[in-house]
Order: sequence, then structure tokens, then C-alpha cells
Amino acid sequence: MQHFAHHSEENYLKTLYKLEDKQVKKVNNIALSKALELNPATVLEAVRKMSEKKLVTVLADKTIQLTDKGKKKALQIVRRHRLWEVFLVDKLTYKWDEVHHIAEQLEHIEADGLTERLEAFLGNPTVDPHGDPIPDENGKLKKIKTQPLAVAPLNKKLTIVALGNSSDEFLKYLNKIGLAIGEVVEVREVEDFDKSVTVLHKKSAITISNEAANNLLVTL
Amino acid sequence: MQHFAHHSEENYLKTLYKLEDKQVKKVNNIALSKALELNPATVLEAVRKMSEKKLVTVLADKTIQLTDKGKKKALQIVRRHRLWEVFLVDKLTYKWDEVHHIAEQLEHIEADGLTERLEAFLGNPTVDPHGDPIPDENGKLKKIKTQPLAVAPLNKKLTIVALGNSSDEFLKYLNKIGLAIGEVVEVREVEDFDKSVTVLHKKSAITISNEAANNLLVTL
DNA sequence: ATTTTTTATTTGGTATGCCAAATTTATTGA
DNA sequence: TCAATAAATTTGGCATACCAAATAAAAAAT
Repeated sequence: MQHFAHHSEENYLKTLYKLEDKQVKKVNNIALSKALELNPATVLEAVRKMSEKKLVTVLADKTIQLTDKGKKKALQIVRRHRLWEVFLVDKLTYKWDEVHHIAEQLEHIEADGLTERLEAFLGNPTVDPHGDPIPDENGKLKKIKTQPLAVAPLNKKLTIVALGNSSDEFLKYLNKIGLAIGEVVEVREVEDFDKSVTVLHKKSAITISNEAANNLLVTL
Repeated sequence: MQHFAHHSEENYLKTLYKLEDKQVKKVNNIALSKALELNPATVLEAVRKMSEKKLVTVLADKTIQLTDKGKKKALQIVRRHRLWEVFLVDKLTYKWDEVHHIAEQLEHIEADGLTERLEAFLGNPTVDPHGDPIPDENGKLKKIKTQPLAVAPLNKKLTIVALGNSSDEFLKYLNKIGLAIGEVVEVREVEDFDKSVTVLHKKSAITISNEAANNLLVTL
């Protein structure tokens, strides 16, 4: 019995969803392979199988696209992932930058009603600890309106509500400089030269690069 | 990358532990295969590999035995399993008979400090919802306090954990009526007249004498 | 002491999910 | 246009974890 066959497929779908969501560009085999850190041959084969199952479509230009069915499945996994992250942070006192890889395992657990019970137990949270919205049981996402800190108005209180990038490196960096989802900052200056941003946070000034500021999404 | 390679081994160890614990008889390849519902060839191969890793020993008479190392690993899995069961019942309001197969998946999640945090979050429970003790982080099991079935509370699930009398006659009698260590019963009635006890066991009622009930030690 | 039955073991095979290396097929830049 | 580069695809392989069926060995029963 191969209990865990679905893990792999779920990872493909989830990654595909994330890439499409970021809409950096068309998602092709190479892009997906890189995102999954797998060999292109492996990914090609998997895409073929998912295509047979009508989870993805391969367009004429080789772009790999989730079908509605695939997207729905992907959103269910995203939903589980984010709910488990809330659990780990709120209930097990993990720090928000420690939970990703644990949630990657928990998201694949299958059980009747588990997700719904977990959600209720957590008090029906709408966002995960990184500020990303939690899809509902039908896979619907409430879009949160945000703007990158890099283009936010000066001298206005802004709450960090989400991240444009949840890489380990970025999370660790934020931790180091004391920023996190929920923190309130105020833009004081944007340097003409390199567009680095100086913000006031808890009465002290912090200067961050434009790249960092672009990945801090704040309230509109 | 084969993230889940350990699942299988963990299942072998856990099952082996359970069989040894029940001490029904010597655990051989057939017994283990049956318990795991796997083909003997599959199990034989797995046992060979675990033997190479010094997790099990195969005795001259083909009995498969956990080494100390193997037992410690097995107890860690049992520990995780039971803690997750507590979580599912206490926090997610599952019923005690619904949680086993969910815990079977959760028990394989690997993460630094997860088990300890979960334990603390649950309030350091000492038994799972089936009344089975939860091993501590070193794999030590606390002896369970027991009570004779004759004086146990009504309508509560009780696991038979020990016998007050191990005479051949008593064992044979238990065998005949289908009771054994590990079996779960629920006291329905204690007859005023002769203190005989009627218990529910696997959906059917059994009436046993007071003397028998006094020799069946159940979870407190 | 044989036969029967049970258990252990071997052999050959399957499916999944992965990879490296070779090849074909675009794409693109000069 | 045409060589260089990049992407897609094919091929052959590997490891894990399983199985069925054949055979060997051991145990039990007659």
C-alpha cells in the first residue's frame, strides 16, 4: 500500500498555484522544475500525468496551467498549509519563521473533517502568520488590498499585513531587524539614489533596501 | 528526494513494539506480516534491513525482537501517536474511536521540538483517549494506576491492563469469553445480589462473576 | 518415520518518483 | 540566416516498497 502517493502531486499543484499567483511570467517546465528543485525530466513526467487527470493543461507555447479542477485542489492544500501554520504559531508557540516546513508535512494529512475542525478550533482565522489569506472550504480567497512599503505614502502609520516573499532568508532578515506581520511603521524617507527606504518603527529609524521594501506589503 | 522513506520503517517498529507488548507469543515473520497486512516477502526484506541497522534482532528460532535502539524508536512513535490522539479528541472534538488512523499519519511528522510543544500545549497528558499511557521523551512508560473492574465506574471505556491472578484456569477462562490484556470494556451494571458485573465488550454484553471482575485490572 | 502443514526464503515482477545524460526542438542574437 | 543558447523531450537507470508464486526448511500430526 502506497499511502503517500498523493504528497508528490499535491506539491506540484501547490507550487504551480504559487507560481501562477505570483504571475512572474508564464510557467514552463523549467520554471516549475526550479521551483520544486527537481529534475526537468521528473517534472515533465508528472505534468503529463496531471494533464491526463485534467488537473493541468499544457498550452501550445508549453505554458503549464492549472485547470479549475487543479486550482481547486491546489487551494485546498494552500488552505491546509496556512491553517496548520496558524496552529503552530498560535498554539504551539513556534515563531512565524519556523513553521513553513512543518506545515509542508501537515498539509498532506488526509482525514474527514480535519481541516474544518482545525479551522473552527483556531477561531476561523482569515490569514496565516505571514499575512497570507486562508482560502475557504470552496477554495475562495478574500483578496486583501495592500501596497508595497516601497511606494507607500510618507509619514502615515502603516501596518505590515503580508509579505511579497516568504523565503527563509527574508523571514530571518525581518526577524533580525525586528519587523513582522502586524508591526506598524511609518515611511520617513525614500532615498533618491537607490530608493532605499527609511522607516520609523517603535521610535527608532530603520533603513531597508528597496528590494526589501517592495516585499513588505502594508495596509492601503 | 524521498521524504517519506521513514514512514514505512516506523510502522514496522511500532507494530513490532505492540506485538511484543501484548506478548501473545513469539513474534515471527508471519505474525508481523499479518499484523501489518503485508506480504511475508516484503516483511522479511524490511526486517533484514532493520536488522542491519541494529533496530531488531532475529533470534535462532526466527523470533523477531526489537533491540534497545529499536524499542526506543518505537516508543517515540507510540508517544507521538498518543499525543496526537489526545489533540484530536480534546481539541478537535473527534470521538476516541475516530482518531486512530489520523494519528497514524500525524505520528510520522518530523520537526524539532514538535512533540514536546504539543505535549505542553495539551497539558502534559499521561494517557491517550484509549487509556494507554504516553511514553515520556526518553521512551519511559509510567506505570498506570489500575483498579479492579469490580469497582470501576459505570459507562466509561476501560482498558484491561493487567491481571490480579495469572492462573492457567483464569487465562483459559478469559480466552473463552474473549477478554485479554488490551481489550476495552465498559461496565454496564453491577448486580446487587452477587456483585456480578455486566460489561459491554465489542458491542456485546458479557456477565462475569465478582471474583473474575476483581482480577481484571483496568485503567483508572 | 512419513506425510502434511506451516513458516521462511528466494525469485522475478510491478508502480512510483526520482535522476543524469543524450537528443531534439525551439528561440534568439548577431 | 545561422550559430549559439535554452527549453523540451527521450532514454536508460536507481531506490523504495510492495506483491505473487515457487521452493526450501522446519514443525506438527499421524
